[in-house]
Amino acid sequence: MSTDHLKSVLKNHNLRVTDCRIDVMEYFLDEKSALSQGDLESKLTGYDRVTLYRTLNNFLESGILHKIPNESGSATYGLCHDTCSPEGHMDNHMHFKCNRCGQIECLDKKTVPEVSLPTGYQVESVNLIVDGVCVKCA
Amino acid sequence: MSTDHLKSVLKNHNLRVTDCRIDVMEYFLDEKSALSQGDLESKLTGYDRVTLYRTLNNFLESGILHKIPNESGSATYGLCHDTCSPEGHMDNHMHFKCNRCGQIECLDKKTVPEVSLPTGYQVESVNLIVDGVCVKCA
DNA sequence: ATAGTTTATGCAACTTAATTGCATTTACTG
DNA sequence: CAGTAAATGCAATTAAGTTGCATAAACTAT
Ligand SMILES: [Mn+2]
Ligand SMILES: [Mn+2]
Ligand SMILES: [Zn+2]
Ligand SMILES: [Zn+2]
Repeated sequence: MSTDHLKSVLKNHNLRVTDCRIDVMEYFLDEKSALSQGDLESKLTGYDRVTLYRTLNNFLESGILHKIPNESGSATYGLCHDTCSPEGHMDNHMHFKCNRCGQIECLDKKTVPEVSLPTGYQVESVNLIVDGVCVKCA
Repeated sequence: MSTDHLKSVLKNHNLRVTDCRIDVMEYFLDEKSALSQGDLESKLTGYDRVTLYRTLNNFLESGILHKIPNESGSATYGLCHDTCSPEGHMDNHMHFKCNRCGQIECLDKKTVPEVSLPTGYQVESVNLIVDGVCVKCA
């Protein structure tokens, strides 16, 4: 993934091109797993915590990242598909959390099943998280 | 739900009967929705927040409550079925989060579907959270 | 019922994540 | 290259989560 491509992704989402945003995007592309703010702070030590925090929020609002629900305290984020935008997220895939290594990954190939709810409930989005042991830790 | 019954629930889970634990259980039974530690602190003002914190943890380990994954910072908890124990949780139902009122509720009647993962993944548990608009807010 | 033992509670203190304001620097527009 | 809008760094604040320890309460066994 070239830097020029990353720049065009940012521009397509109406975000200015900055070093921090490029580095954060590259980090997400390099890693297979979802990342938390703490992960960014450990890896990208050249940036202030608040800058990383705001980068995550900007990416979230722009549709570059999606937030993954979990049971632990800190939020984790995964890369969105190209089809995501501020208007809504289109990537309805499952997520997997390994109970050994703790990593959370996007199962892009696994779409979440349709759900039907009792009368009166309006469904807007569905999140499905599988816990278990990942391939590497098995 | 009588207080005597609540006491027997505590004893069945090898927990001592205390005012705080009774009050917390009653609160969960009165509310239809899942609750966070902040909810307990607002409602049960007579107890220290550390005591409420430890009560939630004890109930979690004992199988009286289960933790519900979410995207916000603070954890939320729901009442377990009688079949849950420290050895494992047996209530594999969906959860619903209303984007209007923010409440999270257990859909006890809706069991999560079976999922099949790529080769090498070991599935231990599945969480399914539906976001949308609840009956009251529709 | 009571003494002895175990557990729960309250309080203080600490860690960490999340969040905001503001001055300064940087990126974009023309 | 100048002007404008946005991003960054730093300081400071809020809130959740967590632990240690002394005291109070719950249980157990006389
Ligand atoms: Mn994902
Ligand atoms: Mn539930
Ligand atoms: Zn693993
Ligand atoms: Zn609602």
